[in-house]
Amino acid sequence: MSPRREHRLVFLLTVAQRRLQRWMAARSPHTGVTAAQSGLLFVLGQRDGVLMGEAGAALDLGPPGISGLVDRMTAANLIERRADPDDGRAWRLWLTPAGRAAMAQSKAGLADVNARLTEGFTDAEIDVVARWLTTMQSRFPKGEDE
Amino acid sequence: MSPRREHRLVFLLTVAQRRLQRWMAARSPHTGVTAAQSGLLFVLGQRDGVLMGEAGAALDLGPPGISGLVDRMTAANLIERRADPDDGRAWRLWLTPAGRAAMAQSKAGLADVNARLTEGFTDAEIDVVARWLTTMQSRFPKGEDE
DNA sequence: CTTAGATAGTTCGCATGCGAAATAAATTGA
DNA sequence: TCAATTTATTTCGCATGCGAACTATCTAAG
Repeated sequence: MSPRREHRLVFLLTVAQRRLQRWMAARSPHTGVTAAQSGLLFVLGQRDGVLMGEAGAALDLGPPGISGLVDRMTAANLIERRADPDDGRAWRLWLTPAGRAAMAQSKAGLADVNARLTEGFTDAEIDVVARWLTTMQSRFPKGEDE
Repeated sequence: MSPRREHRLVFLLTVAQRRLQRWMAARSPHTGVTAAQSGLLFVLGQRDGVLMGEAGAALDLGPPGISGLVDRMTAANLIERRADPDDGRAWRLWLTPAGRAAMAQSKAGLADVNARLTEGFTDAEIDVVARWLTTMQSRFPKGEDE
């Protein structure tokens, strides 16, 4: 229970995420699809035509976060913004054919990442990790807090 | 062992890190010290006068990463760059008095974060998490790899 | 001694994503 | 109906950090 070890947890978490992100970006130099982008592709793969805000919520991104992500992916011709017919403020996001193809590739890439993420750990251990990561969302909430 | 769960690990890791970073930044609005900055403060607290490259290695940052971090922290008057007397290419980093104070505050902040990071988990569970995070560094290496 | 390489940092352009403020459209209330 | 508020998204300035290319210095080899 040395405090040293917990300090290290903060650091380890940061580094692990950075490594993963770099890795995923490096694995798709052709398509140029990054980790964040494949997240949105994934969301659209399951719910094509979601509102930007819904996509943001699914990815835990605030308005500026999605807005920028959508900008870049639109520029890359992976997705399309189409006005919501019922709400003049809102936009719905749709996969382009290229986006649909990129999504399929992304899924394949994720399979490899998945293997690396769990290799050498038992299901029970992975459950602990998943629980720890999940719990962090309530421990470090977005809004205000004591 | 549903693939769904592992997909979620990637996402959970990303979100957890983002939440933690946001949280730490929000907790020091006064000093403006961020998570990354407190990392460097910490390194200098233990080894004042390190080379930039050494600091980068300690924080798992590449040359551009430290260079920028040092720029911002120098501008914030937290650290100083001083030429290495023996090597005209190299710079050594030193805490300013303000930096030393900020480091002390950072440590206090980390105590709170530590508590939140481990609350509700046994030592054995935290060990699993730490091992998983550590292992990721070899699973997703920086350089080239198959 | 001089040149070829290695090494330490910097710079550039980029992706990511935040907080705060702005814009615009929808909704609610008097 | 029409102002006040809420909601969806954008924009701005910022911090973080990468890869690639550059600069400057140091080291090694002939």
